[in-house]
Amino acid sequence: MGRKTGCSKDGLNKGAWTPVEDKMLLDYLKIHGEGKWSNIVRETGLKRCGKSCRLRWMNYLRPGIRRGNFSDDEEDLIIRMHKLLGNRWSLIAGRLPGRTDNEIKNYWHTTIAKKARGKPKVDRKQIAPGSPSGAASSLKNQSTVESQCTTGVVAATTTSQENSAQDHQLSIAMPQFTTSNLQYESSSTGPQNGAASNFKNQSTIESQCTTEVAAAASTLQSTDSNLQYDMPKTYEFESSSKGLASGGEDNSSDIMMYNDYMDDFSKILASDFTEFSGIHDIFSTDHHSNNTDAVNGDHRGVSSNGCKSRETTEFPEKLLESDNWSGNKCGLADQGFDFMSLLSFLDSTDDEWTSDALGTKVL
DNA sequence: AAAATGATCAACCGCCCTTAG
DNA sequence: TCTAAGGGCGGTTGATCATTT
Repeated sequence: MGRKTGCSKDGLNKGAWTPVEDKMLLDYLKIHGEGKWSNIVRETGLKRCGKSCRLRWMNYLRPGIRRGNFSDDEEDLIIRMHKLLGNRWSLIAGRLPGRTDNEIKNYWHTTIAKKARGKPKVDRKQIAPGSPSGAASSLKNQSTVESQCTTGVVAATTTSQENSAQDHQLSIAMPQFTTSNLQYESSSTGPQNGAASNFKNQSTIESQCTTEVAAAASTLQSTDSNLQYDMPKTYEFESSSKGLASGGEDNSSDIMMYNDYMDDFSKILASDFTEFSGIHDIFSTDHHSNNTDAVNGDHRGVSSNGCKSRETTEFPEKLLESDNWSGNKCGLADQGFDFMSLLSFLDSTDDEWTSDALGTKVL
Protein backbone atom coordinates (compact mmCIF):
# COMPACT_ATOMS: atom_id res chain seq x y z
CA MET A 1 0.00 0.00 0.00
CA GLY A 2 0.99 3.53 -0.51
CA ARG A 3 3.19 2.68 -3.41
CA LYS A 4 5.39 5.20 -4.98
CA THR A 5 3.66 6.92 -7.78
CA GLY A 6 6.68 6.78 -9.98
CA CYS A 7 6.51 10.50 -10.35
CA SER A 8 8.75 11.32 -7.47
CA LYS A 9 11.98 10.67 -9.26
CA ASP A 10 14.40 13.48 -9.57
CA GLY A 11 14.95 14.90 -12.98
CA LEU A 12 11.40 14.56 -14.15
CA ASN A 13 9.53 17.61 -15.23
CA LYS A 14 6.47 18.77 -13.43
CA GLY A 15 3.86 21.35 -14.09
CA ALA A 16 2.47 22.48 -17.36
CA TRP A 17 3.31 20.49 -20.42
CA THR A 18 5.19 22.14 -23.22
CA PRO A 19 4.36 21.75 -26.91
CA VAL A 20 7.54 19.77 -27.37
CA GLU A 21 6.55 17.36 -24.65
CA ASP A 22 3.09 16.98 -26.11
CA LYS A 23 4.56 16.19 -29.48
CA MET A 24 6.91 13.62 -28.03
CA LEU A 25 4.02 11.95 -26.31
CA LEU A 26 1.81 12.03 -29.35
CA ASP A 27 4.54 10.71 -31.56
CA TYR A 28 5.10 7.81 -29.26
CA LEU A 29 1.43 7.01 -28.94
CA LYS A 30 0.97 7.25 -32.65
CA ILE A 31 3.38 4.37 -33.04
CA HIS A 32 2.85 2.32 -29.94
CA GLY A 33 -0.63 3.15 -28.81
CA GLU A 34 -1.79 3.48 -25.27
CA GLY A 35 -0.55 1.57 -22.32
CA LYS A 36 2.92 0.94 -21.01
CA TRP A 37 3.14 4.49 -19.95
CA SER A 38 6.35 4.01 -18.14
CA ASN A 39 7.95 2.83 -21.36
CA ILE A 40 7.40 6.24 -22.82
CA VAL A 41 9.86 7.71 -20.41
CA ARG A 42 12.47 5.09 -21.19
CA GLU A 43 12.02 5.06 -24.91
CA THR A 44 11.50 8.69 -25.71
CA GLY A 45 13.53 10.46 -23.15
CA LEU A 46 10.48 12.44 -22.20
CA LYS A 47 11.10 13.67 -18.71
CA ARG A 48 7.68 12.87 -17.41
CA CYS A 49 6.54 9.99 -15.34
CA GLY A 50 4.21 7.47 -16.88
CA LYS A 51 1.29 8.60 -14.84
CA SER A 52 1.76 12.13 -15.95
CA CYS A 53 1.85 10.98 -19.57
CA ARG A 54 -1.31 9.02 -19.13
CA LEU A 55 -3.03 11.94 -17.49
CA ARG A 56 -1.97 14.31 -20.21
CA TRP A 57 -3.26 11.95 -22.83
CA MET A 58 -6.50 11.06 -21.13
CA ASN A 59 -7.46 14.56 -20.12
CA TYR A 60 -6.05 16.64 -22.87
CA LEU A 61 -4.47 15.15 -25.94
CA ARG A 62 -6.78 12.25 -26.57
CA PRO A 63 -8.84 12.68 -29.70
CA GLY A 64 -12.47 13.29 -29.06
CA ILE A 65 -11.99 15.38 -26.00
CA ARG A 66 -14.57 18.08 -25.94
CA ARG A 67 -13.68 21.35 -24.46
CA GLY A 68 -15.84 24.29 -23.87
CA ASN A 69 -18.87 25.03 -21.85
CA PHE A 70 -21.18 22.35 -20.69
CA SER A 71 -24.58 22.41 -22.24
CA ASP A 72 -27.72 22.50 -20.18
CA ASP A 73 -28.30 18.87 -20.95
CA GLU A 74 -24.85 17.93 -19.89
CA GLU A 75 -25.22 19.86 -16.69
CA ASP A 76 -28.53 18.23 -15.95
CA LEU A 77 -27.03 14.87 -16.62
CA ILE A 78 -24.11 15.53 -14.36
CA ILE A 79 -26.42 16.58 -11.60
CA ARG A 80 -28.56 13.51 -11.96
CA MET A 81 -25.64 11.20 -12.16
CA HIS A 82 -24.06 12.80 -9.15
CA LYS A 83 -27.28 12.47 -7.32
CA LEU A 84 -27.22 8.79 -7.94
CA LEU A 85 -23.54 7.95 -7.90
CA GLY A 86 -21.91 10.59 -5.80
CA ASN A 87 -18.41 11.65 -6.68
CA ARG A 88 -17.86 8.87 -9.15
CA TRP A 89 -16.51 11.22 -11.71
CA SER A 90 -15.18 8.59 -14.02
CA LEU A 91 -18.55 6.94 -14.20
CA ILE A 92 -20.25 10.22 -14.77
CA ALA A 93 -17.72 11.08 -17.44
CA GLY A 94 -18.56 7.83 -19.11
CA ARG A 95 -22.00 9.20 -19.81
CA LEU A 96 -20.72 12.38 -21.39
CA PRO A 97 -18.89 11.66 -24.60
CA GLY A 98 -15.72 13.64 -24.88
CA ARG A 99 -15.79 14.87 -21.34
CA THR A 100 -13.17 13.78 -18.88
CA ASP A 101 -13.67 12.98 -15.27
CA ASN A 102 -11.31 15.75 -14.39
CA GLU A 103 -13.26 18.29 -16.34
CA ILE A 104 -16.53 17.20 -14.85
CA LYS A 105 -15.04 17.24 -11.41
CA ASN A 106 -13.77 20.74 -11.93
CA TYR A 107 -17.05 21.81 -13.37
CA TRP A 108 -18.89 20.42 -10.42
CA HIS A 109 -16.73 22.14 -7.90
CA THR A 110 -16.49 25.45 -9.64
CA THR A 111 -19.88 25.85 -11.20
CA ILE A 112 -22.56 23.52 -10.04
CA ALA A 113 -21.61 23.56 -6.41
CA LYS A 114 -21.40 27.29 -6.65
CA LYS A 115 -24.88 27.49 -7.98
CA ALA A 116 -25.94 25.50 -5.01
CA ARG A 117 -24.49 28.19 -2.87
CA GLY A 118 -26.41 30.75 -4.82
CA LYS A 119 -23.51 32.14 -6.76
CA PRO A 120 -23.93 31.80 -10.48
CA LYS A 121 -20.84 31.17 -12.46
CA VAL A 122 -19.10 34.23 -13.75
CA ASP A 123 -17.94 33.42 -17.19
CA ARG A 124 -14.74 35.31 -17.48
CA LYS A 125 -14.19 34.34 -21.04
CA GLN A 126 -17.50 35.79 -21.99
CA ILE A 127 -16.44 39.03 -20.49
CA ALA A 128 -13.04 38.91 -22.07
CA PRO A 129 -13.30 36.90 -25.24
CA GLY A 130 -9.90 38.00 -26.35
CA SER A 131 -8.30 36.48 -23.36
CA PRO A 132 -5.04 34.72 -24.00
CA SER A 133 -6.43 31.74 -22.27
CA GLY A 134 -6.38 30.47 -25.73
CA ALA A 135 -7.86 27.80 -27.79
CA ALA A 136 -10.04 26.27 -25.20
CA SER A 137 -11.70 29.52 -24.40
CA SER A 138 -12.56 30.10 -27.99
CA LEU A 139 -14.74 27.06 -27.89
CA LYS A 140 -16.94 28.19 -25.12
CA ASN A 141 -20.56 28.36 -25.85
CA GLN A 142 -21.32 30.99 -23.37
CA SER A 143 -25.02 30.69 -23.56
CA THR A 144 -25.03 27.29 -22.04
CA VAL A 145 -23.64 28.24 -18.71
CA GLU A 146 -26.41 30.43 -17.63
CA SER A 147 -28.89 27.72 -17.05
CA GLN A 148 -31.16 28.52 -14.20
CA CYS A 149 -33.09 25.34 -14.33
CA THR A 150 -31.00 23.27 -12.01
CA THR A 151 -30.09 25.59 -9.23
CA GLY A 152 -32.67 24.20 -6.92
CA VAL A 153 -31.73 20.70 -7.80
CA VAL A 154 -28.16 21.26 -6.91
CA ALA A 155 -29.09 22.77 -3.65
CA ALA A 156 -30.95 19.66 -2.78
CA THR A 157 -28.39 17.19 -3.95
CA THR A 158 -25.00 18.46 -3.05
CA THR A 159 -25.55 18.06 0.60
CA SER A 160 -26.52 14.50 0.61
CA GLN A 161 -24.81 12.53 -2.04
CA GLU A 162 -21.21 12.22 -1.11
CA ASN A 163 -20.11 8.65 -1.31
CA SER A 164 -23.57 7.57 -2.07
CA ALA A 165 -22.75 5.10 -4.76
CA GLN A 166 -22.79 1.42 -4.35
CA ASP A 167 -20.08 -1.03 -5.14
CA HIS A 168 -20.52 -2.41 -8.52
CA GLN A 169 -18.77 -3.87 -11.45
CA LEU A 170 -19.89 -3.01 -14.87
CA SER A 171 -19.16 -3.74 -18.39
CA ILE A 172 -20.05 -1.73 -21.42
CA ALA A 173 -19.99 -2.89 -24.93
CA MET A 174 -18.48 -0.20 -27.04
CA PRO A 175 -18.22 -0.03 -30.78
CA GLN A 176 -14.90 0.31 -32.41
CA PHE A 177 -14.13 3.99 -32.35
CA THR A 178 -11.44 5.09 -34.67
CA THR A 179 -10.57 8.71 -34.72
CA SER A 180 -8.23 8.81 -37.62
CA ASN A 181 -10.34 11.56 -39.01
CA LEU A 182 -10.44 13.54 -35.87
CA GLN A 183 -9.52 17.10 -36.52
CA TYR A 184 -7.79 19.07 -33.93
CA GLU A 185 -4.96 21.43 -33.72
CA SER A 186 -2.35 19.99 -31.49
CA SER A 187 -1.66 21.92 -28.41
CA SER A 188 0.94 24.44 -29.19
CA THR A 189 1.16 26.31 -25.97
CA GLY A 190 0.84 25.64 -22.34
CA PRO A 191 -2.30 24.68 -20.57
CA GLN A 192 -3.14 28.20 -19.64
CA ASN A 193 -2.74 29.63 -23.07
CA GLY A 194 -4.22 27.17 -25.38
CA ALA A 195 -2.81 23.73 -25.03
CA ALA A 196 -6.33 22.56 -25.40
CA SER A 197 -7.09 20.89 -28.61
CA ASN A 198 -8.60 23.62 -30.62
CA PHE A 199 -11.56 21.99 -32.17
CA LYS A 200 -12.80 23.42 -35.34
CA ASN A 201 -16.39 23.72 -36.27
CA GLN A 202 -17.24 23.68 -32.66
CA SER A 203 -20.66 24.88 -33.41
CA THR A 204 -21.40 21.53 -34.84
CA ILE A 205 -20.64 19.93 -31.58
CA GLU A 206 -23.32 21.66 -29.65
CA SER A 207 -26.35 19.58 -30.18
CA GLN A 208 -29.29 18.58 -28.20
CA CYS A 209 -28.17 15.16 -27.32
CA THR A 210 -24.86 13.77 -26.31
CA THR A 211 -24.88 11.09 -28.91
CA GLU A 212 -24.96 13.65 -31.61
CA VAL A 213 -22.21 15.48 -29.86
CA ALA A 214 -20.09 12.40 -30.01
CA ALA A 215 -20.88 11.87 -33.61
CA ALA A 216 -20.00 15.42 -34.46
CA ALA A 217 -16.75 15.26 -32.56
CA SER A 218 -15.74 12.10 -34.25
CA THR A 219 -16.00 13.69 -37.65
CA LEU A 220 -13.36 16.23 -36.94
CA GLN A 221 -10.05 15.75 -38.62
CA SER A 222 -6.58 16.08 -37.32
CA THR A 223 -4.42 18.67 -38.92
CA ASP A 224 -1.15 17.45 -37.62
CA SER A 225 -1.42 13.77 -37.22
CA ASN A 226 -3.42 10.81 -38.23
CA LEU A 227 -3.34 9.44 -34.82
CA GLN A 228 -5.23 6.26 -34.64
CA TYR A 229 -6.96 5.62 -31.44
CA ASP A 230 -8.99 2.54 -31.16
CA MET A 231 -11.13 2.38 -28.14
CA PRO A 232 -11.48 -1.04 -26.69
CA LYS A 233 -14.77 -2.63 -27.38
CA THR A 234 -15.39 -3.29 -23.79
CA TYR A 235 -14.61 -1.12 -20.89
CA GLU A 236 -14.56 -2.63 -17.50
CA PHE A 237 -15.13 -0.52 -14.50
CA GLU A 238 -14.76 -1.70 -11.03
CA SER A 239 -15.29 0.64 -8.23
CA SER A 240 -13.82 0.58 -4.81
CA SER A 241 -15.66 0.18 -1.61
CA LYS A 242 -17.36 3.44 -1.01
CA GLY A 243 -20.62 1.77 -0.48
CA LEU A 244 -24.02 3.17 -0.50
CA ALA A 245 -24.68 1.56 2.81
CA SER A 246 -21.27 2.19 4.19
CA GLY A 247 -22.45 4.51 6.85
CA GLY A 248 -22.23 7.93 5.35
CA GLU A 249 -24.12 10.15 7.66
CA ASP A 250 -26.37 11.47 5.01
CA ASN A 251 -27.09 8.56 2.82
CA SER A 252 -30.53 9.46 1.75
CA SER A 253 -33.31 7.18 2.66
CA ASP A 254 -34.67 7.43 -0.80
CA ILE A 255 -31.49 5.97 -2.12
CA MET A 256 -31.60 3.21 0.42
CA MET A 257 -35.09 2.34 -0.68
CA TYR A 258 -33.71 1.57 -4.05
CA ASN A 259 -30.86 -0.43 -2.78
CA ASP A 260 -32.02 -3.56 -4.48
CA TYR A 261 -31.98 -1.84 -7.79
CA MET A 262 -28.91 0.23 -7.29
CA ASP A 263 -26.53 -2.29 -8.66
CA ASP A 264 -28.47 -2.52 -11.84
CA PHE A 265 -29.02 1.19 -11.93
CA SER A 266 -25.35 1.77 -11.58
CA LYS A 267 -24.63 -0.57 -14.42
CA ILE A 268 -27.20 1.04 -16.56
CA LEU A 269 -25.94 4.45 -15.75
CA ALA A 270 -22.47 3.31 -16.59
CA SER A 271 -23.64 1.92 -19.83
CA ASP A 272 -24.57 4.11 -22.69
CA PHE A 273 -27.95 5.12 -21.60
CA THR A 274 -28.13 7.68 -24.28
CA GLU A 275 -29.73 4.60 -25.71
CA PHE A 276 -32.57 5.55 -23.48
CA SER A 277 -32.80 9.17 -24.37
CA GLY A 278 -36.35 9.74 -25.22
CA ILE A 279 -37.04 6.94 -22.87
CA HIS A 280 -40.67 6.66 -23.67
CA ASP A 281 -39.75 6.00 -27.26
CA ILE A 282 -37.12 3.50 -26.40
CA PHE A 283 -39.71 1.31 -24.82
CA SER A 284 -41.93 1.38 -27.78
CA THR A 285 -42.54 -1.76 -29.73
CA ASP A 286 -40.41 -0.55 -32.58
CA HIS A 287 -37.40 -0.70 -30.42
CA HIS A 288 -38.00 -4.27 -29.52
CA SER A 289 -37.32 -5.37 -33.02
CA ASN A 290 -33.73 -4.32 -32.62
CA ASN A 291 -33.22 -6.00 -29.36
CA THR A 292 -30.63 -8.61 -30.15
CA ASP A 293 -28.27 -6.36 -31.97
CA ALA A 294 -28.73 -3.75 -29.37
CA VAL A 295 -27.56 -6.01 -26.66
CA ASN A 296 -24.70 -7.21 -28.75
CA GLY A 297 -23.51 -3.76 -29.49
CA ASP A 298 -24.40 -3.47 -33.13
CA HIS A 299 -27.54 -1.52 -32.89
CA ARG A 300 -27.63 1.99 -34.26
CA GLY A 301 -31.17 2.81 -33.39
CA VAL A 302 -32.71 6.18 -33.81
CA SER A 303 -35.27 7.23 -31.33
CA SER A 304 -38.10 9.42 -32.36
CA ASN A 305 -36.55 12.41 -30.71
CA GLY A 306 -33.86 12.32 -33.32
CA CYS A 307 -31.06 11.24 -31.08
CA LYS A 308 -29.23 8.48 -32.82
CA SER A 309 -27.84 5.81 -30.68
CA ARG A 310 -24.09 6.01 -30.83
CA GLU A 311 -23.33 2.80 -29.16
CA THR A 312 -25.22 0.28 -27.24
CA THR A 313 -25.45 -1.35 -23.99
CA GLU A 314 -24.37 -4.59 -22.58
CA PHE A 315 -27.11 -4.88 -20.08
CA PRO A 316 -26.54 -6.01 -16.55
CA GLU A 317 -26.19 -9.69 -16.25
CA LYS A 318 -28.91 -9.87 -13.69
CA LEU A 319 -31.33 -8.38 -16.08
CA LEU A 320 -30.31 -10.60 -18.91
CA GLU A 321 -30.79 -13.62 -16.74
CA SER A 322 -34.21 -12.60 -15.71
CA ASP A 323 -37.10 -14.62 -16.95
CA ASN A 324 -38.67 -11.38 -17.89
CA TRP A 325 -36.33 -11.10 -20.78
CA SER A 326 -37.49 -14.38 -22.22
CA GLY A 327 -35.58 -14.03 -25.39
CA ASN A 328 -36.50 -10.46 -25.92
CA LYS A 329 -33.87 -8.45 -24.23
CA CYS A 330 -35.39 -5.10 -24.81
CA GLY A 331 -38.67 -5.47 -23.06
CA LEU A 332 -37.54 -3.71 -19.98
CA ALA A 333 -40.22 -1.18 -19.42
CA ASP A 334 -43.25 -3.31 -19.84
CA GLN A 335 -41.72 -6.34 -18.24
CA GLY A 336 -39.97 -6.92 -15.01
CA PHE A 337 -37.45 -4.20 -14.62
CA ASP A 338 -38.98 -0.93 -13.77
CA PHE A 339 -37.07 1.83 -15.43
CA MET A 340 -39.73 4.18 -14.37
CA SER A 341 -38.61 3.53 -10.84
CA LEU A 342 -35.30 4.94 -11.79
CA LEU A 343 -36.92 7.94 -13.28
CA SER A 344 -39.12 8.32 -10.29
CA PHE A 345 -36.12 8.10 -8.10
CA LEU A 346 -34.38 10.76 -10.06
CA ASP A 347 -37.49 12.80 -9.79
CA SER A 348 -38.12 12.04 -6.21
CA THR A 349 -36.66 15.00 -4.43
CA ASP A 350 -36.82 17.81 -6.87
CA ASP A 351 -39.72 19.26 -8.68
CA GLU A 352 -37.34 20.66 -11.25
CA TRP A 353 -36.71 17.19 -12.55
CA THR A 354 -39.84 17.19 -14.51
CA SER A 355 -41.10 14.32 -16.51
CA ASP A 356 -40.89 16.58 -19.47
CA ALA A 357 -37.21 17.02 -18.94
CA LEU A 358 -36.72 13.34 -18.59
CA GLY A 359 -38.69 12.64 -21.64
CA THR A 360 -37.15 15.17 -23.91
CA LYS A 361 -33.65 15.63 -22.72
CA VAL A 362 -30.79 13.30 -22.55
CA LEU A 363 -31.39 11.20 -19.52
C1' DA B 1 -2.52 51.94 -11.80
C1' DA B 2 -1.68 48.68 -8.50
C1' DA B 3 -2.91 45.43 -5.11
C1' DA B 4 -6.14 42.19 -3.37
C1' DT B 5 -9.37 38.83 -4.15
C1' DG B 6 -11.83 35.37 -6.66
C1' DA B 7 -12.41 31.87 -10.30
C1' DT B 8 -10.83 28.38 -13.24
C1' DC B 9 -8.68 24.20 -14.53
C1' DA B 10 -4.45 21.46 -15.65
C1' DA B 11 -1.66 18.79 -13.11
C1' DC B 12 -0.13 16.44 -9.06
C1' DC B 13 -0.69 13.37 -4.97
C1' DG B 14 -1.78 9.40 -2.60
C1' DC B 15 -4.45 5.49 -2.26
C1' DC B 16 -6.32 1.32 -4.11
C1' DC B 17 -6.92 -2.56 -7.29
C1' DT B 18 -5.21 -5.65 -10.80
C1' DT B 19 -1.84 -8.25 -12.91
C1' DA B 20 2.54 -10.26 -14.07
C1' DG B 21 6.54 -12.59 -12.63
C1' DT C 1 1.56 -16.91 -2.26
C1' DC C 2 4.10 -12.83 -2.34
C1' DT C 3 5.87 -8.66 -4.26
C1' DA C 4 6.25 -4.91 -7.24
C1' DA C 5 4.80 -2.44 -11.23
C1' DG C 6 1.16 -0.54 -13.84
C1' DG C 7 -2.93 1.75 -14.09
C1' DG C 8 -7.11 4.16 -12.43
C1' DC C 9 -9.53 7.15 -9.44
C1' DG C 10 -10.95 10.98 -6.33
C1' DG C 11 -9.13 14.79 -3.77
C1' DT C 12 -6.27 18.66 -3.74
C1' DT C 13 -3.00 22.18 -5.19
C1' DG C 14 -1.13 25.98 -7.50
C1' DA C 15 -0.46 28.85 -11.61
C1' DT C 16 -2.80 32.02 -14.23
C1' DC C 17 -6.11 35.24 -15.43
C1' DA C 18 -10.25 38.24 -14.46
C1' DT C 19 -12.53 41.21 -11.50
C1' DT C 20 -12.96 44.23 -7.71
C1' DT C 21 -11.34 47.58 -4.53
